Amino acid sequence: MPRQQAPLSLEYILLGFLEQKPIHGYDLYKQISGFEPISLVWRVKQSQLYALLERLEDDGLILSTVIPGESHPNRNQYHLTSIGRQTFYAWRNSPVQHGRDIRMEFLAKIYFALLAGPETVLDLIEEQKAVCYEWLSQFHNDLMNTSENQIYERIVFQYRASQVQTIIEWLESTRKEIGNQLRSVSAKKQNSAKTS
Amino acid sequence: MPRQQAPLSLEYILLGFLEQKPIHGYDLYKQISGFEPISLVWRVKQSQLYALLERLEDDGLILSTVIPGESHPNRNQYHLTSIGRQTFYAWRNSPVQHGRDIRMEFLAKIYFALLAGPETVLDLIEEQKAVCYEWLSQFHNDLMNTSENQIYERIVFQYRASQVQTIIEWLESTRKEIGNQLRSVSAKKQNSAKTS
DNA sequence: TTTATATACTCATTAAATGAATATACGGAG
DNA sequence: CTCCGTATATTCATTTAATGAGTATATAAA
Repeated sequence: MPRQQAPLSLEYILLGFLEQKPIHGYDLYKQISGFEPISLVWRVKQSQLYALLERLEDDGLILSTVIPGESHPNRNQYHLTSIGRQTFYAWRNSPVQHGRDIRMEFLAKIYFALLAGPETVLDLIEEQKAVCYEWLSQFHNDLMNTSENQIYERIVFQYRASQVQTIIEWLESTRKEIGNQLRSVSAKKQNSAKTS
Repeated sequence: MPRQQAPLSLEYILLGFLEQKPIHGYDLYKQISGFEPISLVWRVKQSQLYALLERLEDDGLILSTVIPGESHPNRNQYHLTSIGRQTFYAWRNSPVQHGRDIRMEFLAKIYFALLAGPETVLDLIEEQKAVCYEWLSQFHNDLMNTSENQIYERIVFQYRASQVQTIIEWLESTRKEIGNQLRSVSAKKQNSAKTS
């Protein structure tokens, strides 16, 4: 059998943009590869984007409507199905299960969680932190089961433990910053409510 | 044009094993996926391994000799060419240029550097640390050029800076441990030289 | 009028990854 | 002594993904 179908992950980013409003491939490409800061963590070629859209449609997560062009070529406008919407929310609200997926996939989740509001981000961060603590104790466990003379193994496990430890600290500091903003915004609201 | 040929990286691991002694695919697979701790950072399927060997041969880095089987099936024994050997040493002794390559590729380099001896590891670590400091100042720069209200950008850059910072600390602590071992070994040598 | 650029997508080609298949020898059970 | 599973050693067909280039129309500019 062939290269196994990777269990999606970055296609969800497309769902995330479609969740905001229906859009066609060309505009979606301009948005993603242009001004949107998601381009800090994910870059896609135009032809790849069209292929991904097709796959999402095959999976029933999005649907296309042809918009005939008068002053422009025909457009293939995509919008989420209700399954697509549920699938996206489930993805956005759940932590990643491997350290290697923090770099792109988790940062992408954060991107959309921020759009959804501070509470969504805070929930996501808490859940991810819990998973990270599991990783951390696993790596500490690995280290304990490694003898002094297994130099390479120790180096690898120390690397992993230190990276996860840092991710946890970063999550915590991000949580605090978001929390502070939340409080300062609500304080301002209170303030303007009083003075008005 | 097609998916571009990735500029090698983990194929070098195969070169590293061939550098130790000529070997055929089946034994190589058993070694890599079995007892060798390199399996902590890289796993390969048997069929993939054969494909990689073929590619390395096409690239002129290894050569195969058919060893006819009397008490076993025919073997395709591979050995390094002199270009292959040079290519491997150059790879092993040079740092990686992207943070995402620390996790597997740099750890693989460390594996072979350890086999070559403590001095090789120490050199590699120093070079990698220098590169990491460049990354770090780049990320700090990114952060400085990001305004307070670009929340997402700040989160991403803080993540990256913290990860690199931790890699530097891990490199430093690894360097110390290797250095200590070197000194304790040479101390023992001196000691046994005295007492003998 | 020609020419370049923006719009919007489609396609052919290639690389990589994988499970399964192939083929031979060997050791032990019945 | 034969049958059958396991170890040895490699090859193959299939699928998916990724990419540069190609197509086609409209609009703006020279």
